[in-house]
Amino acid sequence: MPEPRRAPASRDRILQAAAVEFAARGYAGAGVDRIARRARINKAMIYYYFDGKLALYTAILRDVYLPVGDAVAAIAATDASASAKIDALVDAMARAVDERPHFLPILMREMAEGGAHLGRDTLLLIGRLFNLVGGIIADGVRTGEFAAVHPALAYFSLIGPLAMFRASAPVRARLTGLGIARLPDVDRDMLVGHLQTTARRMLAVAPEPS
Amino acid sequence: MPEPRRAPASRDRILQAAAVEFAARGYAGAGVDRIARRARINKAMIYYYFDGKLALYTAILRDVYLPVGDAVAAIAATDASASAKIDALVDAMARAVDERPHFLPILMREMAEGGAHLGRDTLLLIGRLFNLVGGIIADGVRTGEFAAVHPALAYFSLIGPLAMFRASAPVRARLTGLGIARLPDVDRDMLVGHLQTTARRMLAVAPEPS
DNA sequence: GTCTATAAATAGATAGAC
DNA sequence: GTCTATCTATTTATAGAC
Repeated sequence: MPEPRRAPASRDRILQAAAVEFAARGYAGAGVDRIARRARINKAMIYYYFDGKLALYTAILRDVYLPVGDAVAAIAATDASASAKIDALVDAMARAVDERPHFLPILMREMAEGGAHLGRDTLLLIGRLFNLVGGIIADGVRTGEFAAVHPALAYFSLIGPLAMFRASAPVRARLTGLGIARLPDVDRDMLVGHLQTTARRMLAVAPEPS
Repeated sequence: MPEPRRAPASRDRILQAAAVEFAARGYAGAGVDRIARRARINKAMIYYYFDGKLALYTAILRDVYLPVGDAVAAIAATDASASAKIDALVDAMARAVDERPHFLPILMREMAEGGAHLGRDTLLLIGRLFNLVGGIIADGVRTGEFAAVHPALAYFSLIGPLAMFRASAPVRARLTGLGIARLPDVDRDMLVGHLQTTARRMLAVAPEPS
C-alpha cells in the first residue's frame, strides 16, 4: 500500500479547535491565538498548515458542507416517493445539525454577514445542497404529490424551524433558568416528527390527514 | 411645555451607525472606531453617551425588541380568533424584520453565540415576545382551533422560515449571480401569504382547505 | 514539524484641552 | 458636547532557531 498518508494529528486538532472557536465567536471574533491554545499547539503551526485565518475557515466549511451534500444526494438518488424523500431529508438535516454542533452557529452567522467569507468553492457546495432539495420538490410537483410552492420558500420553510429551534437552545435554557418562560423539553423524535408533519402539510396539494 | 428634551442628533447617529456595524460584523467584529467614523462623530463621543461597547449594543437590542413586543401585545389583546391573530402576528413579524434591516442579523448572531451578550433586561424583552406568542397559541388550543403543538416548536416554526428566508437574501443573490442556482424573486405579499398558509396548516387540528 | 520571539496593525477605552 | 492625543492590550502574521 503506497501512501498510507496518516493525517497529522496537529492539523486535525487545529480544525476541530477552530470549528469550536468560529462557532462560539464568529469569524471576526475568533482569535488565532485562542484556536492555538485550544488545540494545544503553537500558533505558528496554524500558519504552517493553513494559508491564514480565512483559509482555515474555508476548510471547515468544506468539511461540513461536503458530507451533508453527499447525504442529501444519496436521498435524492433513491426511487422513493417525493414525500418519503422529504421525510428522509428532514431526518438527515437534523442528524447533520446534531452531529456537528459548530455547523449551525457558523451557518447562521455567515448568513447574517451576507456570506462575506464565502468563496466560490463554498458557494458551489451550498448551491449544490439547495439544488438537490429543489429537485426533490420539483419532482413532487411534477408527479402531483406537492403543490407548486416556490423552491426558496419551501427550502427555508424546511430548514428554518430546525435551524432556529436548535440554535435557540442556549437562549431558551437561559429563559427557563431565569423563570422568564416555561419551555418543556423536546426530544429528537418529537422535533423530527414535528418538522416532517409540518413539511408534509406545507407541501400538500390538498390537506391530508395528520 | 417643560422639558422639550430634544434628543441629541449625535446620540441617534451613534445608535444608527452602531446598528449597521453590529449587524454587518457582529459584536466582536464591530469596531468602535468604525462606528464613530460611520456616525461622523468622534470616537470619544460614544463613551460620552454610552458606558462602552456592550452598553451600546444593549441599547440597540432594547430599541428593537421593545416596539416589536408592543406590536405583538396589541395583536394578542384583540378579540379576534386565534388563527386571525396568527395571521396578524406573521404580518407584524415580517414588518418588524423589513423595517429594521439590522434586526435579523443581530438576532441570528446572538442566537449563534448562545445569547452571550444578552443581559437580564434583554432576556426579559425576548421572553415577553415568546410568552405573547405562546399565549395566542394556547388560546387557540383551548378553543379547539389549534392542535396541541409544543409552544417552542410552534414559535420557531413561525419565526424560522421568515428569519432564514430574509437573512439568506444576500447569499441567494450571490448564488443567482454566479449562475449556481436559479431563484425567482419573491415579493412581500407572496412571502407573507406563504408563511400564513404554512402556519395555519401547521396549527390545524384537522387539515383545512388551502 | 514544532518552537520562541517579535513585528506591525488595530482594538477598546480614557485624559484633558476647549 | 466635541475634539486630539495617547495608553494598553490584543490582533494577524512571520522570521528564524532547532
